[in-house]
Amino acid sequence: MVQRSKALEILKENGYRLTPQRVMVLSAMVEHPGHIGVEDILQAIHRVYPYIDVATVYRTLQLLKRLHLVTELDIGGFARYELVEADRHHHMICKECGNAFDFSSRYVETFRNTLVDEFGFQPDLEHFAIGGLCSDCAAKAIPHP
Amino acid sequence: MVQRSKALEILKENGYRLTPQRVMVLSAMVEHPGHIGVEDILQAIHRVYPYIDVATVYRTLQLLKRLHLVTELDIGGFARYELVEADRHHHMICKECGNAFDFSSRYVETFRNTLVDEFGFQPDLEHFAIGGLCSDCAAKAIPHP
DNA sequence: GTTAATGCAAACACTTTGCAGCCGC
DNA sequence: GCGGCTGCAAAGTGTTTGCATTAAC
Repeated sequence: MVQRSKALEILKENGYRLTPQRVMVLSAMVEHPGHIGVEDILQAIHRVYPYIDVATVYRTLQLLKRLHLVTELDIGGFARYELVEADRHHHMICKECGNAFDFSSRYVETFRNTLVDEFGFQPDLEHFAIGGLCSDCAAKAIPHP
Repeated sequence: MVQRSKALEILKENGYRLTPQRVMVLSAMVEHPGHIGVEDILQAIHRVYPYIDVATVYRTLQLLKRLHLVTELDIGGFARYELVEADRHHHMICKECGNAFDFSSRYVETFRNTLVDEFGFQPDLEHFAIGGLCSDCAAKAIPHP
C-alpha cells in the first residue's frame, strides 16, 4: 500500500505544496482503508479540523488521482475513492446494504485475458466494480417490490 | 429483444396506463438500440413531440426498470438505459472514444461462478460494464497526460 | 367519473468553479 | 514576497419530488 509519507513525498516531488489539508485527506484515507466517499473523508477530518471545505477535498482527490495515488470508483450515484494498493483488488458492492467487499485481482485475470484476446479491449481493472447482492442480503432477499 | 408491442402489453397487464409518452420512450429505445442516456431519449422524442418533460422520461424509465424491461447502467457520471435483450450481454466502454462494445454473457459465466462460490456474492450481471481502452484507441495510445 | 400520469417548477445531491485572502515555500 | 492553495459562495449537473391539471380507462 502507498504509505502516507510516500504519498507526501510524491506530492512534493511534483512541485505541489504540502498543506495541512492535503495531509489530512491522506490521513483520513489511510485510517479508513478501502473505498471511501467525500462525505466520509470530510467527516473524519471535521473531528480534527472543522474548517476544511468540500471543495478542497474534491480538489485534493483530483490531484491525488492525477498522481495515481488514489483511484476513483463511480458506481452508485456518487464517487468513492481509495488509495492505490500494491496488491490490486476489486469491488463487489451490495445494492441492498451498500457495503463493499473486495476480491483479489487474481479472480479476474482469466476474465481479463479473455477480453484482451478476443476483442483487443484493454479493461481498466483499477476501476473495476460489480454490483449485486451480498450473501447476507441475498439470504433475506425480498420478492419484487 | 423485447419488442415494443410486447413491452406495452406488459405495462397494460400490470395495470399501468398506455400513455403516448410511454410509447414514445419505448420507441426511442427500440430505434436506438444499446445504451442510451436520458438526454438522447429526450432529444429523439422532441423531434416528434416537443412537450415531453425530463421528469416524465425519468419516471417512465424507472417504471420500465421496475418491470425489468430496461436495465440501468451507472458508469461515467450519468445513467444510461437499455432494453433488456433475450441474449444477455455486457459492455466494454472505451474511456478514450466513449464507444461501447458488447460481449456475450458466456464470457463472464466462469467469473460469475467464482464470485458466487467463493464469496456467496450474487453479482448483478444485467448491470455489468467495464471501462478500458478499445483496440483502436489502445493502438494510438497516449503516454500519461 | 376516477384515478393515475403529465408538465412545470422547485428541490435535491453531488461536484465544479470564480475569486479574494492566506500561507507554504 | 510570490504564487499556489484554501474557504466561501455561487453555479452546474443529473435526478427527484410536489402539486394542479389533464387524460387514460
